[in-house]
Amino acid sequence: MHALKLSTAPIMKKKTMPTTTPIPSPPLTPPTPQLISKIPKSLLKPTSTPITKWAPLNLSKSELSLPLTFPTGQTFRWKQTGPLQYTGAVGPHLVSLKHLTNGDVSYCLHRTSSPSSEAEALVALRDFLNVGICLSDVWEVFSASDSRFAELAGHLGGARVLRQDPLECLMQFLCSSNNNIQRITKMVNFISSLGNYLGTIEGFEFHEFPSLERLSTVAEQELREAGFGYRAKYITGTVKALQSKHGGGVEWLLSLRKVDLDEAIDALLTLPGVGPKVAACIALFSLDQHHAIPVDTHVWQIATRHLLPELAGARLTPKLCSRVAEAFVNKYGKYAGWAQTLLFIAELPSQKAILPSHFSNAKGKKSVKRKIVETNTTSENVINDIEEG
DNA sequence: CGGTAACCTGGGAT
DNA sequence: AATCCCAGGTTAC
Repeated sequence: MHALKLSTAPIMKKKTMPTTTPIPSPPLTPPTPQLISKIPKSLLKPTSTPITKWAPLNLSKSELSLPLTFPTGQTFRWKQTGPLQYTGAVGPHLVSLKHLTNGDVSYCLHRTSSPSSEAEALVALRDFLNVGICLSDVWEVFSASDSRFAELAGHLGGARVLRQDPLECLMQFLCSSNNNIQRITKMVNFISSLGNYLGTIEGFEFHEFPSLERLSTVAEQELREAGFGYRAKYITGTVKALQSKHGGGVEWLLSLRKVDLDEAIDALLTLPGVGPKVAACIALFSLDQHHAIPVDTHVWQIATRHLLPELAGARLTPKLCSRVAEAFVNKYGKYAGWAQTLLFIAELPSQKAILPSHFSNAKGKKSVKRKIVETNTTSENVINDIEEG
């Protein structure tokens, strides 16, 4: 127990190497004829230099922090392709984003075919980045009513909520249930590989997200063989359910951007594999439902520590789940989901390592599972109250 | 209706 | 080495 393991602090994910196996190992087919095979690679100039035409996006780091937005669980399709650089697909467009030294974000469109498509790619990109919503405005409201949020915001500026394609978002979060990041990424990569190939950056292959029709050609068995486990039937079942919608499944999903949150959630819950948590993720990350609150174990921890302390020690049941969501909305208002996003990020091990220690709030993982036992003679009453409530 | 037990898989802890 | 546990849950009793 006291064997000094000073590994206490930050790094929890070792290696991280094999997460996606970037290059699917070029099988046979040497790309270059034997003639030039003797020439040292260093002398081979690529005939077409990779497009590196970067342009500003007019977004500062406080409005969009790439490291706090892309690798923090909203999407599993964007890859880190440089120190402060991430690459992914926006519709049919392959895009890289990076921070300049002053923090501003610049973008690069790969493989742009025509100037007109370049213009529409930029429109699509700005839409995807949700630039219509000013993060600092939204956070100002949160900070006014929550000093702890204000301090976290000072350290984690630019943690933005994306506006993803609903189908893409839905499929990703179907993969996420009771699963870990590494395997979710692997599964999402598999689905993505069914879409049109867009290019390879830093060893990562990128594809347009497959259409509903393309998805419908994949059998449950194939997905199981690809390691989806029981989520394989969620995918095929949801695809089938979407295809049965009059007017098209994609349109049906998009229509949920115009209805109330409750209606959107209820609609999503009819899809196999979509429960309250996944529905909230889809609603928040792709359907403009800014006060959707995905309640997972992390958010539950946050809520019981800072929002609903009277529930500490209780188990996360569906009813308490909606109570947590309610509490978030009561405290943070119509953009509560955006607040939840920052608070969630602050719980990630990678961020806790960076934040001042007083945010870690003692209690490592040891005592988490113990219900309030000792010290307090009335703790049992508290529990009873909760269960009756 | 609320509480519980399976459900696929792989990596890390015991 | 064998087993248990857990990972941003959902479904079926």
